[in-house]
Order: sequence, then C-alpha cells, then structure tokens
Amino acid sequence: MRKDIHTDGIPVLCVSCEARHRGVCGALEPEQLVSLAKSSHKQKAQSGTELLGDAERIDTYANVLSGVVKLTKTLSDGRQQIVGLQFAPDFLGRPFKTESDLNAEAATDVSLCAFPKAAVERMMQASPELERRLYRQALDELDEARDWMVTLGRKTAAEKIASFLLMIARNIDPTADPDRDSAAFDLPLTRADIADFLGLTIETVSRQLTRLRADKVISIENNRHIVVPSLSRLEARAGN
Amino acid sequence: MRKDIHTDGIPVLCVSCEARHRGVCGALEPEQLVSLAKSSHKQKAQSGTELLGDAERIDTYANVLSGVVKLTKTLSDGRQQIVGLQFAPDFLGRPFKTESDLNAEAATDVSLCAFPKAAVERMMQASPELERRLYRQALDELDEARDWMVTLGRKTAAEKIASFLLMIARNIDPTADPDRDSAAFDLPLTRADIADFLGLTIETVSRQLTRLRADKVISIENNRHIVVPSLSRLEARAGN
DNA sequence: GGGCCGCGTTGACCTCGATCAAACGGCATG
DNA sequence: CATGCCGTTTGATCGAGGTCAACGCGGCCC
Repeated sequence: MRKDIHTDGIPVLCVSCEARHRGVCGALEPEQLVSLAKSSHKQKAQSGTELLGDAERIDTYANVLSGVVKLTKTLSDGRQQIVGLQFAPDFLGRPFKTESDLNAEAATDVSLCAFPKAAVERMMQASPELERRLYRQALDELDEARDWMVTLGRKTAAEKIASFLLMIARNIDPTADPDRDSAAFDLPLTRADIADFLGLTIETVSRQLTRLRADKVISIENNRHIVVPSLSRLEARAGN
Repeated sequence: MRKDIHTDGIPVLCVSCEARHRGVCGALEPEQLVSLAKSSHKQKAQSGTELLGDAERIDTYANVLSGVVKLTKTLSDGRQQIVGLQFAPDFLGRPFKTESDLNAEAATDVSLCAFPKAAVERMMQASPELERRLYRQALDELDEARDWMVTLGRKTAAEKIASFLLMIARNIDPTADPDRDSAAFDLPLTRADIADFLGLTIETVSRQLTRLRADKVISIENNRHIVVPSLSRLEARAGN
C-alpha cells in the first residue's frame, strides 16, 4: 500500500495515501510526481510550533507525514476552540483563499512535506485526478466537522471524552485492524488541548478521565498513554 | 447578475449564482446547461418535509432556489443538532457517497431544482469548471462549519443567539448591501430549530431573545419578524 | 361558541460543568 | 539538594443553562 517515491533521494508525498483515501499521492502520474517533488521540501516542527497564523498569507501546502496538527480559532478574549485535527496522511491547505482565518499548530512533534502553493495549484489545473482527491478530502473533513458539531452541541462532558478517545483510537494508527476491540495509544494532546477541542475546561477533562479509569473503561499510564481494553464498552459511553 | 436560462420553458439553475460564488450555473457552457436542464425538474416542498433521510440512498442533487433547508443529525436517544443551513443558491448533495449520514429537511417552504445524481456526475467529469465550483462550495461550507464549532463550544447562550441572528441577517437576503447597519427579516426557523442549531433548549432561546428585546438590540413582531436597528450593536454581543 | 393543538413565554428549581484554590509529580535548573 | 515550572489532579463552591410546570395566544375543526 505504501508508495514511497524518491527523486534525487528526496521522499515525495511519501505516505500511505490509500489508507483513508487522503493525501495526494496516487492521483498523479509518476512524471508529475517527480515534477512536484522538485519543488517540495521536508520539514520538521516540534510540538507547539505555529505552522500557520491567523490572518497570515497562505503560501504553502503540506502533507502531514507524522504527528498531529491542530487547527484552532480564537475569540478576541482568548477563548479558544480546536476546529480540526490533521493526522498523517492528511493534506494541509486551503485552496482558493490567500489568507487563513485559523491557526495551525503542531500538537505533537510533526514532520511535513511542504509544497509551494503555486506548484500545487498548477498541478491541480493539470490533473483533474488530483483536484478530485483534494475535493474528497474537503468533503471528508466537512463530514467530520459536522459530526463534531453534534458532540459539541448535544453531548455531555462524559460523552464528549468517550467520543474523543474513540476518535483518537481510530485515527492515531490507520494501519490497525478496524475490527479490533482493544486499543492502546499515546494521547497526542495535552489536557488543555482536549478541553479546547471539546468545549470544556481542563478540570472537567481530568475529572471525566479519572472517572473512566475508576470505572475500568480505560487505564492511564504516565498521564499520556491510554489503554482501552474494550472499544465497544467505550463506545457505549459515547452516546451516539 | 441573474442568469435565467430557459429550455423548453423550464428555468434551469435559475438563480443568481454569482452572489456568493455558489451554485453550479456559470460553470457550464450553454449547451451543457441545456443538456443538464433536460434531466432536471423543479420541486416544491412545504415546511417540515423531509428531503433526504438518514441512511437513505442519495440519488438526486438539487439547487436551493428559495427557502431554507436544514441539515440535521440525531443521536439514538433523540437529541438533535442542526449541522448546516442551506440558503439559495446553495447546492444540496454529497458527491462520492451513495448514502447519507444526515437528514435534510425543509425549514421553510422551499423550491428546488433537482437533478439526477448520475447527470451531475457525468457533467462533473466533463466540466472541470463545474467540479471546481462544487469544490469551492464544499470549502466554504467547511469554513462555516468550523465557525459554528467555535460558537457551539465556546460561546455563551447570549452570544450564540446574537451570532445566529447575525448569520441569518447576512444569509437571508444576499442582495442586501453588505455595509448596511440595520436589517429586518423573518426568522426561517422555529424556536425549537434555533435551539437545535445552537445546542440550547427552546426555553433558553426564548429567554435570550426577550433579553435582547428588553435591551432594545432587536424588536420582534409576530414571534417571527425581527428588526435589528443596529447590526454593529448586535455584533458587539456576538463575542467574536 | 368551545375545545384542541402547535408554538412561544415565563417562573421556580436543580444540576452539570465552570470557577477558584490548593496540592502533587516529573523534570530541568541553579 | 532546594527551587521553580508545567501539566495534571482533586476539592469546594458558584452560576449558567437545563428541567419541569403553568400559562398565553392564534388557528383550526367540530
């Protein structure tokens, strides 16, 4: 499934795009890939780095190769809301707009494959297949955003936490068997980030996590590592 | 601005698409329009009609010609959340998926211009310009969804109501001067719908509306007609 | 007319999650 | 080793918004 295409030793679009029908590889002919590759550069950013500021000009697109990127919006008085999480191999960018209205920040250490905006847009003109791929991702992100609207608007704190853990379990390791009933993973977000994602406070997040632990639905090691013995038992608490 | 193209007397894609860079007209050559027109049919639905059920097969797309369509998601215990509102001239449909995971319902009396899914998808293959138009709308809807996530997750009930009224004022009449400071309109939603949109209860919606009225920020006639003497004063309460 | 229904408002009360405050553990630094 | 910082947990209290209940108003049907 993995398509590591190399040009002059540079790995290009080098993620398993097929996993969730995302990313841009697979949409291009080899010679197009090589052409795009020459304008790309690999990029590392450690946790907390701002990748794109609000009201900043967008001049690059990027493929997330590893790690998690959080998209946030902030009200004038500082209240913050995470409006999206991008996992590998998601594509980071906003076509048809030159200015961003949100912040992109590395939630964990992140590696990216960045392209000049112009190169991607030229390639999009040339390859309807690429444009379609990006269109699909936009629609998938829209579906996800709408699912989260339900969580934000109508679920209790306990249900929000359960839903969040399920979402992470599903996204953090796209190669895992989708039919498995147990999972173990490191949380890519701090309690503060989780709170900003779910529209809660850190205290409530902490309390609900300890409650899930007390009820033996999860176990927690080192504050970050989560073990879920039964995903279905967790799902029963997500309120869907 | 208005492009009413008629074929055999049938008005086709007959809305002013340019208004908000939405809809599909303007993206097609006249002969393509005519071809699509032949497969289309105008459709009226009165308030409350379900246009598309959850888990139903999607076999038509439609352009909203007038009225408002609400997109909802429902949890198993009946809690409901509105995840999108479609105004004229928005396009209603979900490419690349055969099954819906949400409900579409006429919030007001609605008129639609419906197309068979297959016809639109054939046209999309033929016209990259049309696909791009739809891609743009998907990105716009994604931006809107993310804005609402902030509202749902981080704003108070009072701020939610103010934000909602502003959104309606901006969308209900796309021809209005964007720089005006006053507005008057009929609410396209019942109190229950507004509650489902904002993640509140009808009682809270009612209380916050009467509070805005008491503070002379709005006036209300017949429960539905809203007059906003100063949009900027309303905006000051939206908490952005 | 009277009764009913759908929609909206208002009041009294309660609960969930926010707020305020304190303390803990890990880790880096002097 | 003490010190401080950061992320997290836990406890005590408060309040915004939910819940429950009553009532008002207009339209519709008998």
